[in-house]
Amino acid sequence: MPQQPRIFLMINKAYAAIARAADKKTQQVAGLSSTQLGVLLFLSRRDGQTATELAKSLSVRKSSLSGLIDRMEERGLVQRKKDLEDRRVVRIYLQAAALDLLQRTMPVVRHINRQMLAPFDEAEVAIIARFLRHVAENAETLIAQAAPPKE
Amino acid sequence: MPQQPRIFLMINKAYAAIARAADKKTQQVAGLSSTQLGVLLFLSRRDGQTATELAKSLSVRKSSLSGLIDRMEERGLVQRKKDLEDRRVVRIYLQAAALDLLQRTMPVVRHINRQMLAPFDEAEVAIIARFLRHVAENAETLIAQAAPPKE
DNA sequence: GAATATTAGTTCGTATACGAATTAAAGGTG
DNA sequence: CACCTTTAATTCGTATACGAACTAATATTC
Repeated sequence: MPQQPRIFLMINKAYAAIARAADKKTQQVAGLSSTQLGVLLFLSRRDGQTATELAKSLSVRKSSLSGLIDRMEERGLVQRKKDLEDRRVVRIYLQAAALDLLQRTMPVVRHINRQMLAPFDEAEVAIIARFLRHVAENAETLIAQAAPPKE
Repeated sequence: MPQQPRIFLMINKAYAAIARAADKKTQQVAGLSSTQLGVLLFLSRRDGQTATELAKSLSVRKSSLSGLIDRMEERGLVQRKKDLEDRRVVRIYLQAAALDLLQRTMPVVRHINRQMLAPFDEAEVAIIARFLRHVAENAETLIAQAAPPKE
């Protein structure tokens, strides 16, 4: 991929930088991985989400979420409860310990999100957002269909 | 992170989508993870890079690269050789089996990179690239310094 | 309403990833 | 040239991540 912008690589680099820095920060501030903080943030918007919903929000497979919730449950951050109406469904609820962490970390999260876009004006942010959505929504199709173009 | 664009989340979603789709594709086409393909692509531009150089290119820590190269060496895709001038340094070289895979996968990689940016014109691509570079270069500083803004 | 299919979650084996600690080899510095 | 620091890579323990296989419960279909 020599000549054109190697966009995959650029996304990878940006993601790696942000994920590592965020993990270090959440580890220091709250003793959490950034994914664990993500769980708390999503639950703070709507408590008692199902595993399927949470996995989708976090862009993670359900099989990955299982262990994540296990560890968070051990630490008393969240709690699983069986849904009463559909007994297959497990709902996940915030615990007291998590509320404290959320109080402490949410301002940091907001600040970082703001700073990340600080050098860009409104029109530019719109383009960036459109690009990220395009990739998120179409990556699967684009890549699955890809075959050596000519020949 | 409710009101403003939750940029971290959007990058995360885009990255997850692209990484998963790419991994599936490289698995099918070449039996490789996308990171392993990355190793081959970087070596194809310059063979015999050191572990430190490769890790940096791939946005991965050296400790992560070790196992990666172990597995690729077992499969005969690459080979480690000690540098003669500085005996601490290990250089990594492509093997014959890798050349074949590269032939097969490089057109696919190019095609995907092109498609990912297809809906955007030149000016827009420039903004997107600037944003990704900004994040990659400044994530660490921005996040490390972040503290609850007021209060 | 019994047989079949679908859906929700978990478990399992493996591949990544990290940081911290370790080893080995260079590079200063006095 | 002995000591201290720096650099390159690996190893170790742990946390994620995945897909595939599994279990349990609900839906569908005939």
